Amino acid sequence: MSVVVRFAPSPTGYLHIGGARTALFNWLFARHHGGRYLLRIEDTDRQRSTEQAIQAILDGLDWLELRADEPPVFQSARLERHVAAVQGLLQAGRAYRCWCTPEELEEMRAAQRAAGLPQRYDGRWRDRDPGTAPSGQPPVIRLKAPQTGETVIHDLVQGEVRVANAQLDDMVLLRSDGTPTYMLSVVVDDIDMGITHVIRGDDHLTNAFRQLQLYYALEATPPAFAHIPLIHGPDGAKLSKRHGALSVTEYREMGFLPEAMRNYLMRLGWAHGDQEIMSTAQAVEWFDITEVGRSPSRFDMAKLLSVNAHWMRERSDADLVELVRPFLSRIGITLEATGSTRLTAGMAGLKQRARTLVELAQSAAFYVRPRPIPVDAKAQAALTEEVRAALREAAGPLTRLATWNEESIESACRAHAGAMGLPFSKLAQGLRAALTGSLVSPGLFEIMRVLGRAEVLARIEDAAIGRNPALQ
RNA sequence: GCCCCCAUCGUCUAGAGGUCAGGACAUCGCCCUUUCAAGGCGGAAGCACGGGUUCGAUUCCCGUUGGGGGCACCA
Repeated sequence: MSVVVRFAPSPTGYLHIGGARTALFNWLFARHHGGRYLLRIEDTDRQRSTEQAIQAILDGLDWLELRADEPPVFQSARLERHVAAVQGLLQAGRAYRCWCTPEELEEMRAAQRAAGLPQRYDGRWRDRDPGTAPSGQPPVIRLKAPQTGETVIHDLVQGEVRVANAQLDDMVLLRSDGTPTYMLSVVVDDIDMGITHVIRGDDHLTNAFRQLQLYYALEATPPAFAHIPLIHGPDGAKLSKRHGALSVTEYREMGFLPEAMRNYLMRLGWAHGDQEIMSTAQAVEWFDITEVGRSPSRFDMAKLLSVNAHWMRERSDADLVELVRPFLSRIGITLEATGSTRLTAGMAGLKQRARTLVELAQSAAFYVRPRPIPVDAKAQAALTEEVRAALREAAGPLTRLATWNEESIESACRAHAGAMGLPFSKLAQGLRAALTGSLVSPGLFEIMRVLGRAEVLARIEDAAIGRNPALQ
């Protein structure tokens, strides 16, 4: 039997980290088994579902490169099918009409609460004569669920989980307004889509019991279930807005790479021995849903940053130049031909110093900014009169260099420091300040090679005569 | 309240009835060094608690505690 899985978000908000990992596990599972990975938008709650949310989810999946193998199924479009399934259950005697009003149900629950009993529908219309129904009031339709025995799930992650049927009540399948409930829709859709494995957050674990009963009532073969633990915030509480950015597209804006995001997410709850860094291809090869752990994990930004730093270094220099472009333009820098060339040449030194594309853009800016470049306070402070004097005198030896490479530049600079009676480190920091406007940068001689002699001499002169504007 | 799930360094995790309980991130120190990184080397840091089972449990069982999830005419 070939594997068919689905990711089924409800479009009531953006795609968050937890949903993204659920999608990733579904995707990995499908790829590993050579199966299909589908997307179903559970938009039956028209009140809360929005077009923007659908788009946000699609964008998020797109960015993470977890696109579905087929066009998405919209649950709202399948309403007739859902209603028909309920009618079938009614005719088969596996469902019944219930005329309880919301007030009546609330009363019942209040009484149960007061008596310390579990709050469940007591099945009062289960065997009652429909002839006694109040007129002019539309009923809901409930599943005639088994009242004895137990329902057992053989979950791929949670193992065997069982619950007494007495704990479960007769759930509503069709509301009094004639619309199907989530429980019903999910099951009917999963059956119709031929879903073989339902992989989702373990907040659905207790739902699975009721859904299983529905599969039996519909005489359908239930899928295998795999309920994966949720992701919590750093404080151990459920992930929420106060934990900061949650939408996956916000991580894109923070300069994370999709392969890094996938790598980080797949390691939450799943491990392949000691392997921390895994390419997506390796993960596809190794992924095994039954190896997923059962305990929840916390989201850790520091680890994400570290994983991202790794995958940035794996990217080619040319790739990174394109990736950083929008982040540069965000800080007001447009990348022209000269800038591109410099960035490509200097990327090797830049990329091992940045953990995100945002950081990369910040550290790359000096290569691209037009003269005179801004100089921050600390760099200003390094440009003492003594250092400036040495910078003024540096033009000569640098101009006389026959070849402009890191080796020749280095020996010229060291010789110059000696000639000026200045510790090399002081001259180096002065040059760094003059060339980058900062005291933190890639290697000095790499910078000089990349900038080229003319630009280097010009920037040195700017600094020597104090032409650079202060930064901020 | 009822039902279900979970529990190894701060975090993500590996692990097996007998291991010096391993790795990664973070953290601390040293090396490298023109700054910052990267890299290398090293340190500190963990089996929640109480009972069993067993020659021996962190590992298996039960309980406690703590966390999480679910108990709708939401999804």
